[in-house]
Amino acid sequence: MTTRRSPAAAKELARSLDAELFKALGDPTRLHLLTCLASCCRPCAVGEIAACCDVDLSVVSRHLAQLAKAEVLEGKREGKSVRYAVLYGPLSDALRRLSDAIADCDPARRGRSCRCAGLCCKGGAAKGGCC
Amino acid sequence: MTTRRSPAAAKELARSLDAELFKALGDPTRLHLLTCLASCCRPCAVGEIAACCDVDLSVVSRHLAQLAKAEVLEGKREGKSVRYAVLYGPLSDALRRLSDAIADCDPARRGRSCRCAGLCCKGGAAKGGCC
DNA sequence: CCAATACTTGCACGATGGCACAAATGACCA
DNA sequence: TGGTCATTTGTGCCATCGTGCAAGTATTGG
Repeated sequence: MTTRRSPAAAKELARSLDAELFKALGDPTRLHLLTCLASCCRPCAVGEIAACCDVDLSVVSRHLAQLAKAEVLEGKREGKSVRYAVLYGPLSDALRRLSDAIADCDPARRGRSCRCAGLCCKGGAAKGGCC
Repeated sequence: MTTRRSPAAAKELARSLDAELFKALGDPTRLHLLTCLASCCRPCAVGEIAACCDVDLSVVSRHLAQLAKAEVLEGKREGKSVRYAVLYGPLSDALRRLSDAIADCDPARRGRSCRCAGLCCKGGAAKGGCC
């Protein structure tokens, strides 16, 4: 069915946009921890990861927990230590889906599904029309 | 040159990780504004966009400016009004690059460039070795 | 020039976030 | 069972953020 309303693309975009994920990635220290861990080819203990930045170990622990909660990392206890690993696959896939969802919303790319060129937009973004 | 150290993938990842972008996307209200605008097939004025959420117009104005600063949106004055549009291409591309960079860091996928399996990692993530 | 419309900026306030330090917990070993 | 190592959790401090309201600025039309 070829409707003029906002297509599935917009809904898929809304689904893909996870504020918690972005919030987790929105801190320089956390990004640094993530790159540290990603440049490593194995899961690392909290203490090891903490050694790559200046903040307190307790802070690193909290940052890692937050990244794990956002499903960027995965933590697993191994004896006395807890090893964190990057969830490469899920993270990469989530971002890929988001990238695709944004591209799919681009009128320039999905011209066939929306040619309104603003003509169908009578009430602005709020009214729930195509626009 | 086949080195055992952290390959270009990690550096590319660090380059792709932009805290400002994530910070801009890390707020539910801003995400809502973004999806509102994305479900529209044309640039929208601030007032129009503001109609799709409950916060004050001034707040929306600030949010849109922040998204524009993060290069998620682009604002252009047209007469009395300012129209904001999603920068679909750049945003999609940035996320795509990031997705790829993460996938490239995955030891499981780039097995050829890093088979250390932890054996080369003597000092943890901090020492700047492969790990 | 003045008024109206559309938006931005200044300001104050409460909420949240990042941080260090200290104390508590969990796991292992003698 | 104590003691030690590794990590988490409690607490307080300061900075930043999101918000509403009020005032300011930009653009257009009379």
